[in-house]
Amino acid sequence: MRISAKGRYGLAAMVHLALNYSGGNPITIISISEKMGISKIYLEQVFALLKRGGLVLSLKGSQGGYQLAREPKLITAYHILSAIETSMMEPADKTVAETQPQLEDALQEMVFTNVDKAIRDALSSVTLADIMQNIETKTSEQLMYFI
Amino acid sequence: MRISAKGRYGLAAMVHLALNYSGGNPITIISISEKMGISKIYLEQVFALLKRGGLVLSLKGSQGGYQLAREPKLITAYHILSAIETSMMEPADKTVAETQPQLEDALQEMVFTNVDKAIRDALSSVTLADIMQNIETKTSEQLMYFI
DNA sequence: ATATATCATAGCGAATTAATATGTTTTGCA
DNA sequence: TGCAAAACATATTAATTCGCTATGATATAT
Repeated sequence: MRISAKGRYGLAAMVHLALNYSGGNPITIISISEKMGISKIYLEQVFALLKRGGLVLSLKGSQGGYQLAREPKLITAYHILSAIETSMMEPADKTVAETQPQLEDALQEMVFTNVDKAIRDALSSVTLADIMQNIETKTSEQLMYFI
Repeated sequence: MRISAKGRYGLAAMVHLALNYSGGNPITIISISEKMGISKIYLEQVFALLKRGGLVLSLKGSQGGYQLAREPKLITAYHILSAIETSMMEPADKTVAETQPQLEDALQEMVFTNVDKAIRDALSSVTLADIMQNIETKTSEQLMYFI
């Protein structure tokens, strides 16, 4: 699957929020954009999608920012990417050979819906909590290296 | 995963060749393009990719055409789509947050490589023989309906 | 009030994709 | 032997998507 820049930024940004989830106070877009080294204006668009998808809460105005809408273990990579990506799954109405509905249906059943399900399952099995844990493991390994 | 028009045409065209595999004689692009109701010129480009991928044999000149390079049960949807699609899998070098290599690595490990493997497995599990069988089942069911 | 933030929408340039166009070779066959 | 039918090759155009920028409006803590 081709994951767009928006999708990758969204995943990374959500991990940032997750790492601050226990803190309770909102995180600003600009702080995340600086940490990630990408444009603030572009990240705003990503967060608009995340909000529309119900994955983050926002507080406007001074001292405002974003936080996760629920705990990290209840947010999967599938939730995030399907809120952001326009065409993660194959549109069911795409036609291959209109004149041969049987061939059309066979490909739909055996290829397109199967691969979509595989993607959905793979992405649904990874939560923000899992990713956080992976990062924490790496970090502690890195500390060990210095000792 | 987004499957391109070329990819869908390629799958359908390969099924056509598979349905004629036992016949032994080559099938022309124009006959397939007419059956599928799409441009002959466009299909030619698809077949160029299929040939480059070693999936079909070609015979030039009058009475020429294409045939499968091996039996239908040895050709999978993965073979076909990876011969055609330019970016089916996520390029490993795409950067998310250069400044945070641990986050970068965690996403790569837990999301990108996982979903790529899921796609590869799903597509590899479907052969042209499987698709043919599905179509034949549909056809016989349709016949039953008329009796 | 004002600074700081989210929020909304429009626009643009580059890249990709879908499809045409125009030929050139190769080969069976009348 | 020449003609028709096919693959093969490459260039071009049109449409769409993508990555990103620009501009401004709205809300809110201090």
